[in-house]
Amino acid sequence: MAPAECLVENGNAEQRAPLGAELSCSSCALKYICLPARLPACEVRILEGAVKRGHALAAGASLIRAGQRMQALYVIQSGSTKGYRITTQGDESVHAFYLPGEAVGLEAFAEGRHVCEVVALEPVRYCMIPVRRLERLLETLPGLRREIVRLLSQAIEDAQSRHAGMGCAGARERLAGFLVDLSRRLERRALSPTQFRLSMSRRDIAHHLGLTLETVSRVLGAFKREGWIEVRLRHIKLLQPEALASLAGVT
Amino acid sequence: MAPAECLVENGNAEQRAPLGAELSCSSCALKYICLPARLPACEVRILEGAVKRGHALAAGASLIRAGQRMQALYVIQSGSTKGYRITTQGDESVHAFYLPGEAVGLEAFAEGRHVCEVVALEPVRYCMIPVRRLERLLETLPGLRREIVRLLSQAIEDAQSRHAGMGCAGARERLAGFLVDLSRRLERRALSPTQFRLSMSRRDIAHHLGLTLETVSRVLGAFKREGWIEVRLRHIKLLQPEALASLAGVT
DNA sequence: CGTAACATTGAAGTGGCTCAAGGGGAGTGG
DNA sequence: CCACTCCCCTTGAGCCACTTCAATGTTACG
Repeated sequence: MAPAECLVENGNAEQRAPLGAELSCSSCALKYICLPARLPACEVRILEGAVKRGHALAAGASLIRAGQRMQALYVIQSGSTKGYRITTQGDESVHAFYLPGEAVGLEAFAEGRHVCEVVALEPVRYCMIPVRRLERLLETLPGLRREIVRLLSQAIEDAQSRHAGMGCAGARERLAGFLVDLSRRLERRALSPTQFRLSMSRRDIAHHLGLTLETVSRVLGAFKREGWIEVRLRHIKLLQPEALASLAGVT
Repeated sequence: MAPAECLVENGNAEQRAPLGAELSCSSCALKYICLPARLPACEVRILEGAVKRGHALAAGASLIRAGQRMQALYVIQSGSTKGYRITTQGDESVHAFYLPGEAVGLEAFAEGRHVCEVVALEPVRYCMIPVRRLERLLETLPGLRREIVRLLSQAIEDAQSRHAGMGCAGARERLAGFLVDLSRRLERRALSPTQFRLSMSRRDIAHHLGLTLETVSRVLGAFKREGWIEVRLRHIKLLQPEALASLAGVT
């Protein structure tokens, strides 16, 4: 029999039966990272009733398609995704990689419609909160209100600092920044900040940083030769994170 | 006696007495563009009570400084500003130019503290809504709630599309995109979309697009030679907006 | 085992950067 | 009103980092 992920390989964000691992946000491994982390306990209990858990996506399947009406706010539970749009020249511009606990699709509130694509880079599980339901909850839950505003605002700030990084920095600086950022986000999730698997291809990284995949490959090779990292395909180990951080200009 | 603007030349966003031009949002020239545009009349009336109008800023003066606590949401009433941060290499990365009716400082909700600088590019008048007051209004006004979320979400989308533009496009494409974007935003404000004054320097444009000021100057020169625009210093006239739009990859 | 996607590496080309010099405008003070 | 100055803008020449093009190696997966 085919594994569960194959059922959704057609690229649609199909709804699946709950896997039974987490029955509530309170029992979820991400409770200190995810949306409920900054919410008062009473609001978490109410929010839980609106969350649809246990959806799954195979590697390469779409979570969000451009043009689609916004139906829900998605939160990655495991695995990772990339968000991108197709430029007029036909190549994709990757604006973000989403890790467990991160909200996806925040930019769709503006028009009620998604403008970018989001696809799974590996098998993904995710939760969703229907927008209608979310908007109704915002009426009564002040903590959730603050938290959503905080998330949105944070996304703006992140986008701005990425803009700053693309402005002047060279390929080495950009790649160092990318690795350090990824490392720190993994650390916050209690994963090793120095040794991890890159779920995205060199091409994805390149399109995220405004470079070509060859340059990404070369710079990674250079970092390796200099003893800053170990790389073998998707597996990476940061040997001198401080060197990378100082190159990226992060404290 | 010194003109009024000189009173605030020290760079602080000092509060000034209302100029008396607009006593309410309903009588403001920006009412169809600004925040109240999408608000029900009843909410506009309530919001008006919270808005502090008629503040002024001289060219070059700061509206927001990095590190400052977020005190209010600012909305430009006349003039224009630039928002930027100083990179670790010491040069500034300009993430946005703000026109009348646009909200400034949305990224500060995340930490309650501003992370970027905003300075006036020319004499500016602006309104402010104190955050405490705004948060209290969000409790009771569903329309305002939706509108703030919309603004935040829109800012994310804008930032993402700017990211896409910086990724692969060359200097000509970026500059064309910049001019077309500016033109359209001016048009929405009932100003000429084909003939306007650039309130920002070549250096500011360069830092916004991730180029050098020499390149900006050269590309503008090239557009002029090709008969696409007329430029003389800060004054610009778009002769073939369609050519620019198609180069920028905008419909 | 074969195929296709991914990754590495090399060599040549080029777009934008750097460095440098010169021309204006706008504002200031005499 | 003029002279002075500072900053902004323009233009040129050379260079470098990244891209482009191309070939080869590697891994995963049916």
